[in-house]
Amino acid sequence: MSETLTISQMCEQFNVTPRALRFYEDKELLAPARKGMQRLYSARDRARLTLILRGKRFGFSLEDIRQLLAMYDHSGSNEAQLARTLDLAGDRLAHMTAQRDELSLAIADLQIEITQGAEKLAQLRAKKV
Amino acid sequence: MSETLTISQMCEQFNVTPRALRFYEDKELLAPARKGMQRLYSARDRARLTLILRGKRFGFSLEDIRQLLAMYDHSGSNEAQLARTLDLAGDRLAHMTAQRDELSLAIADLQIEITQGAEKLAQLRAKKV
DNA sequence: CGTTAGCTTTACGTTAACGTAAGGTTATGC
DNA sequence: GCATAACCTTACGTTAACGTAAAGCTAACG
Repeated sequence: MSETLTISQMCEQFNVTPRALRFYEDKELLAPARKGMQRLYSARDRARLTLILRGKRFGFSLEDIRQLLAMYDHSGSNEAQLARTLDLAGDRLAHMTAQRDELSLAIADLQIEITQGAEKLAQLRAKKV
Repeated sequence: MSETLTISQMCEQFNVTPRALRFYEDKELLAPARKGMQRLYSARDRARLTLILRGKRFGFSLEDIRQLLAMYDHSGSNEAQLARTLDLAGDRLAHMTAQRDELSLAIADLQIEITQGAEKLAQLRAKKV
């Protein structure tokens, strides 16, 4: 249940590089135990990494994620902290939504351009015959 | 009609910095005329900048845009070049669409998280009373 | 004639998230 | 007793698209 994993086992399970895990540690997102020099990742570390990777999928920066994790740590049932986390998440959601809308516009524009280009190409080819 | 603009006039019209314009020149996306040392931007330069900025909105890199512009230059009515341009544009469209889909997924996920967080917060506040 | 405005060039700095290389230690297998 | 695997640390390199500072030219104004 709470076996500890080596760094390469972690990499395999989460599909990340050792460099990334050490980097996250350097940035204080992870803090695995040590056995001598060797890093040992507990279930808690795995849970944190899951959150880290999820945050990345959401487009959070590592610094954002660090702050969120720190808040999690101190807000098991802390109302203010949870509220702050929700606040940040709301901001992020708004940002992502705006980004998607912009992207949708750009996609529509590009589709129009492509259509026009295709027409022009068809004309060129028609004249050729 | 074909007045030429100074760099600061360009900046005002297109809402970019002088540094950006010089950068684009350095990267061979623009090649304004000179009067002494001073850059003078023609209607053609303006047209190119319009294309550059549009490309950026589409998520093209400057190098991509440079290539596209170069093709435009040599493909007034060149079928092969136009076909190649359309090809690149198609790739880009696919990429952008995939990006938007991913973003949509992330947005949906984040909305769920926020909803759950809000519920938890509500519970905390209820217990407080 | 001095100074301000507007332009110029050169060149180092910035940001994020690692990649990659160099060089060193420890545990294991044969 | 040595080679190999797996781990470690330190530290410089990478990419894109400019930002920013330093230092100098030149035309016009008062």
